[in-house]
Amino acid sequence: MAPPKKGSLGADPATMKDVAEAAGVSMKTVSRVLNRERYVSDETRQRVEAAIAEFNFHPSAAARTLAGKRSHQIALIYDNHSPHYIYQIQTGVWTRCVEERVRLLAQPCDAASPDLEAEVRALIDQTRVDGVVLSSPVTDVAAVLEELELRGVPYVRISPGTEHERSASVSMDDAQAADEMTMHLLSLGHRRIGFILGHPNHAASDLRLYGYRRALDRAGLPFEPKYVRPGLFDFASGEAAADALLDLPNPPTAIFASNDDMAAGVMTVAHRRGLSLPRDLSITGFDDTPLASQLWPPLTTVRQPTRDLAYAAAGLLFDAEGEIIHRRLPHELVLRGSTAPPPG
Amino acid sequence: MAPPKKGSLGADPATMKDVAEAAGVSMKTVSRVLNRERYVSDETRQRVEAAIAEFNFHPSAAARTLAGKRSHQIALIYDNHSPHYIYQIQTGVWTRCVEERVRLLAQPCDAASPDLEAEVRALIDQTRVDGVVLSSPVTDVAAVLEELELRGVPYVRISPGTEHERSASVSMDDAQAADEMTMHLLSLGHRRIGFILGHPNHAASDLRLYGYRRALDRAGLPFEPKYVRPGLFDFASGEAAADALLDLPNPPTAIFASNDDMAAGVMTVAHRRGLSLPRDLSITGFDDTPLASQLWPPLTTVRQPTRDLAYAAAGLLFDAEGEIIHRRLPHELVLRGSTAPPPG
DNA sequence: TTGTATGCGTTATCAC
DNA sequence: GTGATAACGCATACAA
Repeated sequence: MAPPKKGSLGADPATMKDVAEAAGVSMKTVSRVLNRERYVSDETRQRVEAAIAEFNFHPSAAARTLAGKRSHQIALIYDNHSPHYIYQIQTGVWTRCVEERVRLLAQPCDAASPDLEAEVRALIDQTRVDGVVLSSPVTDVAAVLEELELRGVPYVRISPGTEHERSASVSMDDAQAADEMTMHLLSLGHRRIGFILGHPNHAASDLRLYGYRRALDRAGLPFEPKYVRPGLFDFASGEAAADALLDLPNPPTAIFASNDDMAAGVMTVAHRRGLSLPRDLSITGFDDTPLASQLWPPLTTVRQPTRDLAYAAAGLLFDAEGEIIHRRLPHELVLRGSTAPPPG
Repeated sequence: MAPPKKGSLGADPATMKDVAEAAGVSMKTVSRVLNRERYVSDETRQRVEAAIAEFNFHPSAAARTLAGKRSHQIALIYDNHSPHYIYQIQTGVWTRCVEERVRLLAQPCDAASPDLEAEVRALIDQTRVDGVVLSSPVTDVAAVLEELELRGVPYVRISPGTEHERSASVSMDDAQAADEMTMHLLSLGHRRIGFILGHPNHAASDLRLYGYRRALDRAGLPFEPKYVRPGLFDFASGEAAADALLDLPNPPTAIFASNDDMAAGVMTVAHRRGLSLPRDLSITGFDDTPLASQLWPPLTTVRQPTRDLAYAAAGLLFDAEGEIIHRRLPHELVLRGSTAPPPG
């Protein structure tokens, strides 16, 4: 019985050698076609491409990595917090990787772990990734940045909170977005605006608070710490903060939560207290979680360009050639039913 | 100037050869220690481990893949639908991979794409993954299963909807869960129970409907098609279905949505219509989205063991050695504030 | 329990 | 434009 044909049922996959022989060229030429190098005549290229298709040939990633300078892989390192955020980030980066014919290694981690630096190093040494995309809050772990620089691995940060000049990065203007949202509430007539902070280890949390204060300042209103409550970007902390704010002697007429999981918590507390929305209370957030934005009344939010940020970040890795470029992408205020002028 | 020390700043990573020389053994022995093979004396092992630590040595994945029979990588193939579902699945599989010291290649895809089979084949040929975990609905794409079998790649399916005997799999009992939930509503006294179907390309959708019908049958109640509405597992389809159900001449006193994004849509419609929950309407779902479950009133849901399923699936890949094993994991009914006896 | 020789399937280097 | 040959860093098979 003849051995099974290469590349067909039950056989080992075809190798470059098979393709080269079939096309009547050397392996190097096949390699050239595969890697889209110059100096291949059109006619040769077509013969090779036909042979590749015929054998259904897919080059071994391992062999390419071992022999070459590139691994055709990049890694996305992220901490586990909001599934939606991660989903957007993964999707954005992945989309760009497909365009670039590069594989994506998803690397969840704990940004607070003391071993993180070692994990990153193991990742680099084992896989020889061509680059790394860091998402917040891993963007601000100095030991990780150091390790990447030491090993000479190009990296891009998404929404870094510190040392902005240290690497290429993409971001949105959190302060400006919070400023605009606060302005929106002010323009409706609100004068007591509650603010719920984001998770303390996310740089965006500070920026959003800053934007809130800046808008108040510009409007000539005093900043009152009692209207600012801590939060953790989750539903429960939104509930707790809302209860605290609404229990104040002179409660706010609007609450601005730093993300919309927390804003959903605020809405829930409002329902529980029998408040009519948005007549009795205006609520706004940032859209980490599309579901929350759809609730009744639809939440007024800052639409974050998370997916686009991730796509752009991967793009910088491929295009920027080590140049330190910063890209800022636009956000969008989505004004919906959850805000209205203050009562009375 | 002396060349930088191997394994230190700015240098190439150390190789097995460096480690072997430092430990005074052959490369083969280092390899044995790395792969936890037997027949290494304790003393030798310790010397080697010390050298590995000293050089901070991490073996090249590419070289291991090329030389060996294993790639120490598995792939997770999933279609992009619910971020939460994907998150749970990824986390579960990833946790098991870490235990097994294996890398995870996350492979999003479009289950409806005609090229899917080719993508899977390219993945296999290029990466030589040691195994594949399929999550619904890719579990039911026959061409993909065929390709995996042809190439001899072990695979495990999470919640497959078809050909259950074809491969190892893990699942929960969707029909039983829906049955129990329907029973809960029946036991509260409901006799007109609306049902919102899941996405038609998910096998669980049929099973949940089946469970609903089975419970009605057992209770001696007729199945009335007008109380069953289509859905797509998202908020908007839940809203639409709720509106249709509540517009019926004899509207249901309870609505059972096939997931809780849709249940959140139902809640929103109820609020919009001025219904008091759960007095005027009882609502239940399946917890695809933790946020929805937290809404006020807290949603009564089936807690799905998604993460555990994923963990178990990866486990089968590593432990089952090709045996076709089916594992069924328990669900849990979480009874909360969104249900009550029917009005009147 | 340990070591030696060979090859995995590509890319890099240099020659033509 | 194209080809020959030597790496790449490890696991395998077999020998000791």
